Amino acid sequence: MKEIIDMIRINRYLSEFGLEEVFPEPLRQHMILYRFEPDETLILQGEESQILFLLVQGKVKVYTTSIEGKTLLINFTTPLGLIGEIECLKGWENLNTVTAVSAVETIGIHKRWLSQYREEAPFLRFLLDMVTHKFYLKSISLSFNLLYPVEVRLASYLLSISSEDQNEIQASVSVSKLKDTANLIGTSYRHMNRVLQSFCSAGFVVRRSGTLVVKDRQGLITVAGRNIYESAEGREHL
Amino acid sequence: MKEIIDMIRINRYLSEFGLEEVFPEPLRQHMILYRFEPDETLILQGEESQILFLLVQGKVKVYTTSIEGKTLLINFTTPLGLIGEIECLKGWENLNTVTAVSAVETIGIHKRWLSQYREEAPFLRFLLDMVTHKFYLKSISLSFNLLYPVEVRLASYLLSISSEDQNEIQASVSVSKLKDTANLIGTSYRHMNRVLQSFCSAGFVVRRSGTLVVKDRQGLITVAGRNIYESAEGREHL
DNA sequence: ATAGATTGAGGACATATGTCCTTGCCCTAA
DNA sequence: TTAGGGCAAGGACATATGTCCTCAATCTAT
Repeated sequence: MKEIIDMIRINRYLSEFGLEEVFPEPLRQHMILYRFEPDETLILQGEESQILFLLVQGKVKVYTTSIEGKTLLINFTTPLGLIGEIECLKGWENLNTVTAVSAVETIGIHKRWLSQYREEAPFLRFLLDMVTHKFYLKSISLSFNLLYPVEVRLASYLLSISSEDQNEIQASVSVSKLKDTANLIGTSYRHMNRVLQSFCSAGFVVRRSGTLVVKDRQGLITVAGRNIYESAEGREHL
Repeated sequence: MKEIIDMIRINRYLSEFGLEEVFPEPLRQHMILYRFEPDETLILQGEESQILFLLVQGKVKVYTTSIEGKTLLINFTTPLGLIGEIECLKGWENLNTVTAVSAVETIGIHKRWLSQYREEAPFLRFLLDMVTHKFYLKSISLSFNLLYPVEVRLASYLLSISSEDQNEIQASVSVSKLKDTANLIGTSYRHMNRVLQSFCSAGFVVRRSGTLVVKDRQGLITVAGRNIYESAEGREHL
């Protein structure tokens, strides 16, 4: 990564993409042009980005890696693209790694200069907040569904809906809601039943008269690995 | 769906969720409280929504249905949640259907009242635009990956990267990029090869010296059904 | 040119998941 | 009480997909 101090180039890029009106003068003062060579990393999964990148030249590859080392290619982004904005706006850790495929140039804006917008246009700000939040959750959902088998997704889901009820009253799910569960984790009811059966044999859950009761959270955690649904939000109880 | 004209209730909801500051007075004038009974539809897949809903009471179910009739439950949303904002802001057709699970109350804002924000805070507006766009594409990607087998996804992908080259120069993909392709559609290279082999036998594509050439777009269309990647954007050529 | 190294295609097998159907249970209506 | 009707659970089988391995082609260094 190389920083390039060249306001002229930045302004040229901005006009190339018709963004002159988008960035007010005070914000432009803080823009920095970055150059990345092929294979260089712009954003690293698991870290917290400080800089929001506007891709103006070249092509980057966005992918995520599971704990087990499996990778999932999310997409290729080309100009005009925004990179790392979701995590940056939220201050949450990066879900994906982004590396340059070709030589790449981006305009970077440090997140500290974004915060001033917290006050301005509260309604737009609210929309942006909600949408980035949903985006983050959907990203997790996408990778999770594609990278893990039903067994893991189901264990993880059961954990997420039983977490609130502590040791005392173990969480239970009624049958009609089990059908929704199957649908939510993207599998057939039949197959979910099969997996549920194995959970029963293992003593993780008990099935009785149309209800499912979680008995052994620890056991489920073993199956789910550390891939718990990050947040119950957007994944509400059925 | 029942419209309730009750500014007091609306204001009470807004204060319940700490949104007094978020909605300026002129916008509040246009807010309408809606009530939905269980199983009523708030948003219908394929249509174009005119109203953005703020879920303030009850629970809704968000799901998508494929052309073949398979459904995929996206999530359950509870207050405070935003519904239909992505499509509404973009003016694009709804990707999902939203129905009430319990009795539901929402605050609705017609999209025409949002347009005035086009001028205000251009930078925030730009961010919101980019993020909603990415969200829309990711939603498609999620449903598509979960609802269709590799055969369909691959056919669809090959179509999306060969569409520009018309009859003349048929699109071709080099091998290194084929590996990325497998990764992008979320399968193993081995399995993609298997499917590719069947495409070869069918005469849809030809493989020679490490490249793949699309020969019969129409044939691929048959396999892909009408499930073409909506837009090449965000799904750039490998 | 030749040996070793690298890489892509594909075979063989295991596993994950879907579809269809059967069985038995519970509920309701006469 | 009894005959259906509906529905949940699970068996049997088919299909989709993943993993591991082998073989051959290509490349590279000497």
